[in-house]
Amino acid sequence: MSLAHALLTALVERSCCGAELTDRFNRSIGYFWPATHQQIYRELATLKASGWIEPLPIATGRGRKRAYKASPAGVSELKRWVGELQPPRPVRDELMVRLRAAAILGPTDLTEGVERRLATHRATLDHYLALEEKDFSDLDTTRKQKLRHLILRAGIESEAHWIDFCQRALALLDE
Amino acid sequence: MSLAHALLTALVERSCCGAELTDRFNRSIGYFWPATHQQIYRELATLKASGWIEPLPIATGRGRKRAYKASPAGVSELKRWVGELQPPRPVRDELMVRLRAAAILGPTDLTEGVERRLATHRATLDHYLALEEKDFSDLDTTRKQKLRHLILRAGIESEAHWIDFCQRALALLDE
DNA sequence: TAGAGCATGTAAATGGTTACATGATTGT
DNA sequence: ACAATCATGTAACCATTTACATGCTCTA
Repeated sequence: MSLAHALLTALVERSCCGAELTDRFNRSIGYFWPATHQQIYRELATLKASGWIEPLPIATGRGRKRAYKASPAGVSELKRWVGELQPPRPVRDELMVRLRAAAILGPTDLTEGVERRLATHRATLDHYLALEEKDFSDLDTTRKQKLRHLILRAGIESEAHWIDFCQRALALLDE
Repeated sequence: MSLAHALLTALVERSCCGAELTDRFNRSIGYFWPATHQQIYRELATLKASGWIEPLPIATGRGRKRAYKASPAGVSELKRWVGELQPPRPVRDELMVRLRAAAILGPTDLTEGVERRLATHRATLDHYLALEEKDFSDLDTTRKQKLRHLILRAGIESEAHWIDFCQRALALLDE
């Protein structure tokens, strides 16, 4: 239930409505756990039914902003969940499946696909580096700041790794 | 439809029945696209309905081995699919969601979770390194061998990266 | 010939994706 | 008062996970 808890975290940070939440989400933790507005509205309804979030008394009805805040029960639940032990979810990477097929089949058209993927990794890396430049420095002071920087570093290093990998794959496919 | 094409690749490599396929799968490309036997049997039925695989004439009925081979149509389909351009599937990493919650909530119990994850990454890395030792050398000769080694290297480097990351996370959480 | 384990399956639940629908607000 | 856009949804679909069911084969 990562999506539920990611949303709960966002609402602990600051109360807001679904649309704003979607927006904030897709600019922060959404890099590691993306979600569309449909998923988010569905999850908000579930969270509310669980009593983990509460609507702020503003307005109701379709088309009207409905803001929510995390309830005390929601905060406890989030603390519990953070400490929960769970096996990591399995990796699933389509590029590896294609590369393996290319290994078995012999010469194929995979090059352009890898080039595209290389380009998206480069774009994502640039984006992350810009975020790092803007929000962090070498001397993060608070624990919160350090942890948030670490999360972004995970993204940066992972993108860098995939860029390197794609380049090696291209070299091999070109042979 | 990565699963379908991963299975198709395995059946191009060698014909076999569902159970053996499950086994082979989980020792090779399954590291990058895991699947249970339930998924595999369902997908075999779909692949057969599409005409991309054909049953070998041995036996039928529940409990009896049913071996399949890739059909010519299946091979063409696989070639087409390898060249297909598709956006990479989004990253989803629960650990990042937990770390972010830990950043927002303040001190929490996340340490043990990260330690466990570190341990599984170390175990996986050891396993991959053993596979590398057994199946590959620095001087892979064929294109097929080079590509298969590259795929394994992706796993090795990715695991090494996450080990490093978990260690840095632990250092931060311990402060 | 009974039991262990292999091989093939069914069913329900979960979660994510895609397409579409509708009410409210804002700017012209 | 109309169009554009914002905000909130509904519905159908697809893939994955988990739990369970059943037939077959081999060996003690």
